[in-house]
Order: sequence, then C-alpha cells, then structure tokens
Amino acid sequence: MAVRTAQNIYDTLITGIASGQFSPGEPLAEVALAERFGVSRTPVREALHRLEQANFAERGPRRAFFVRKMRASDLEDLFEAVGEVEAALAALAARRMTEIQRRQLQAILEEGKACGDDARAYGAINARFHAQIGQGAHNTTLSETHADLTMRTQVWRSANFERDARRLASSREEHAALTDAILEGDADATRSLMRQHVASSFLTLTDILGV
Amino acid sequence: MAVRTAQNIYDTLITGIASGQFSPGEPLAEVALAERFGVSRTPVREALHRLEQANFAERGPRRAFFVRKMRASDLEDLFEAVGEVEAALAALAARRMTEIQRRQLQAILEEGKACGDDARAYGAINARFHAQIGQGAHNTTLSETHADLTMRTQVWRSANFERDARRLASSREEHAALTDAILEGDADATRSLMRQHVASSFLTLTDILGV
DNA sequence: TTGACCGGTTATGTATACATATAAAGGATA
DNA sequence: TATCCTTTATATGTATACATAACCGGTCAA
Repeated sequence: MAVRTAQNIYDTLITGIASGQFSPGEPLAEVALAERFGVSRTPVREALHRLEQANFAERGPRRAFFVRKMRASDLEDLFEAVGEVEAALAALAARRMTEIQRRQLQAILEEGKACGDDARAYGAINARFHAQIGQGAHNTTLSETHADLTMRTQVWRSANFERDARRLASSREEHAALTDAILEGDADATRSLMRQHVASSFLTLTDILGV
Repeated sequence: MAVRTAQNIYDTLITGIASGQFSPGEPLAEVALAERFGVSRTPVREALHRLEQANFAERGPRRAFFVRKMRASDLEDLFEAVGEVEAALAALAARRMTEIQRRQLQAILEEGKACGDDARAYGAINARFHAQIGQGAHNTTLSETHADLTMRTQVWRSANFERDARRLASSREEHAALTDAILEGDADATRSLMRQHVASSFLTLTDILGV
C-alpha cells in the first residue's frame, strides 16, 4: 500500500459503489475509511473528492460525504443521456467501422447467441458488444464520455445481476438488429435502434427496481 | 481566503487556463502555485488533481503537473464530440421546449441580429443561445455533459476572441435556421443543422489557429 | 566511446496536528 | 410552551513535516 494509495482507494470505492457494497446514502467518512484501509486521512480525502467530481458522492450535513442518492427521475435523465450518446456513437460506427471491426462485432454477436441462459456470461458479452461499437465510432472523447455515464448507471444495475430470460432474448434480438443496421452502414436506423435498445434496458431495470 | 480555498484555486486555475493566461504545456507546480496564492500545498494539490480529472492538466516527468497539450487531431475529436452531444440536445429541444422557452430563444436570436459587429457582445449572446437550447432539452445530465466538453474547447477559443465578420454573419444565419427547425419541432433537421453549425465553428477555429 | 550505476535534486505522496464550520442539542427567557 | 441563543460534538479544511519516486548528470569501468 506504499505508492498511489489514493488511486487504489478511489478504485476500491468506485468498485464498491458500482458493485453495491456501498449503498446509496451510506456515509463515507474520512476517518472511518482511513482506519478501514489502514492509511491516513489524506489519500482518503483525495479519493472522496474525486468521487464527488465523478458524481458518485455527494455532500450532506457538516459537509459529510455519502454515496450519491438518485431519485427515479434522475435515473431516467441519466439513461436518456446514455442512450443519446450511445446512439450517436453507434451512428458514427455505422459509417466508420473498419472491416475488421465489423467482423469482430459479428463474432461478438454470435457469442451472445451461443451462451445460452447464462446471464452472467451474457452480461460480459453484452459489455463487449457495446465497447466494440464505441471503438468503431473512432472518437475517443465521445466514447470516454459514454463510459463515464455508463459507469454511473452501473450503481443501479449491479443490484440486479440476473435478468429474466425474456429480457435476455429481446436483448439478443435488438443486438442482432443493431448489427445488421451497422453492417449496412445505415446510420439513422442504427441511431434509432440504439436509442430504443437503451430505453428497453431502462424499462427492464425500473421494472425490477419497482421504481 | 479562509474557507473553500481549494475551490477558489480550482476556479482561478480553470479560468486562467480557459482564458489563456496559462498556456498549454506550462508547468503547474504545487509549491509555486501555493506561494503565488499565499496558501499551503494542500488546497493547491486538491485543485490540481481536480484539474487532472477534468482533463485540463496532465502529468509529466517526476509526476509534475502541466497544462494539457492538445494535438490537432485531439481538437477535431473533441469538437466532433461536442457536436454530437449538442446535436442530440437540440433534437430533444425541438420536441420538448416549452412555449416560453421557444419565445425566449426567438428573443435571443433577435438580440444576436441586433448587436451589429460587436464580436464580444455577439459571443455572449451566442453562449446564451446555446444555453437556451441546452435548457430546452430538459435533460440535466446531457446538458452538464455538454457543458464539460464545451469548457474543454474554451482553452482553444479564448486566444481568438475576435471573429471575422464573415463568420459572424454565417453564424447568424445558422442560428436562424436552427431556430426555425426547433420552432417547427423538426428534430432530425435540428440535429443535422446543429452538427453542421458546430463543424463550421471548428473549421473557423482551425483556420485562425492555422492548424 | 559507451554503458551502467549511483547520488543529488526536485517534484509529488503521505501522515499528523491544528483550525474552522456547522448541525444538533440544551438551556434561558419571554 | 415556544423560540432564540449558546454550547458542543463531529465532520472536513488547512498547514506543515517528512517519505518516496524518478529524472539528471557525473563518474568509473569495460
């Protein structure tokens, strides 16, 4: 724990929040975390400030930090933003993906079809599918922006690792349609499909959360 | 300088970088800045880390901070991202702006027509025009994302406060066309126009910079 | 001549003590 | 009893000392 302690703590906290170990509203006190990690307040403090800037923590009474709470409306707002950015990425990808990237996308799609009902495996393949589209857009800034926004949604998805079989099937269909549109280079159709795809996963999530 | 020193320093540095007082590549040493502001290293350090996270500073040899340098390709990447996000915002605004917001947008457009050749005044009106569209989209996350990206471009625009009369005129025309499309509620046309508008200002900027 | 090694220099990284702000609780007073 | 002021507890904010990493330049040996 000698070097880059602050970075490690930041990563640990991000992971912890995204994986649901820290739930929204839970206090993030400097001293408590410092003891927990066996370091001084200084690196913890730095990590907390970075969390705040990355929209994972908020300040409360006495300026105390806590894991950011979200209302249902915030979640909708966030998912819409993700959808718009990812739709833009996908539209760019439809025009710009290299031949190799198109083949890779197809391969990932096939993997998704082949993994059966293993929700965990499908989740990983799903992430690669979206990452591949992000890469295909050939715009670093926009795909980093998308990654930031997506990570914020992760806080809410983590609690619901399992998806029901119906959503898994419809997700596959949507991925297939998206892949077709991208391979045809139809940017407008791609944009529209991606927006619908993200909206669908939002609806599934709210369904599960009962928001 | 009693409270929120770190915040003040952060704001000062952001402003300084965006306004060109600190040029890209210039070192940002903790001790030097601490002396300059008459505080200890601690708040300066916090400000620098925030700058790094916000993509305004980079690390160099000996982990030293300096103002982020950008290559021409990065600038193009950045402007494209801004264009895509703002196009998405504008498309949302075309569908969602309240009647009051539409009237306000028209009013701002008229102000822009009326300010003559005062480039500085037009710059302020231009900012309000775009902010109004951002508000009209009714998506906080997306408009915050846009604001972040736009601030990054500010570093490059600041050095070129004056625009030539031709760009000022064409900007007016593009704003007028955008306003028409938004008032008609034509989301697709709005998206396309906004993308072109941002691309135009990028070309003007590269022209001036001679990149 | 070149290569590696090894202090010196200089930057940030971390620990700790103290300062300060503020919400909450409690007592005095109308 | 309600309200306002004071006190107090507890969080972060800041200053400072010391630790640590890494580049740089010189020296020595092959």
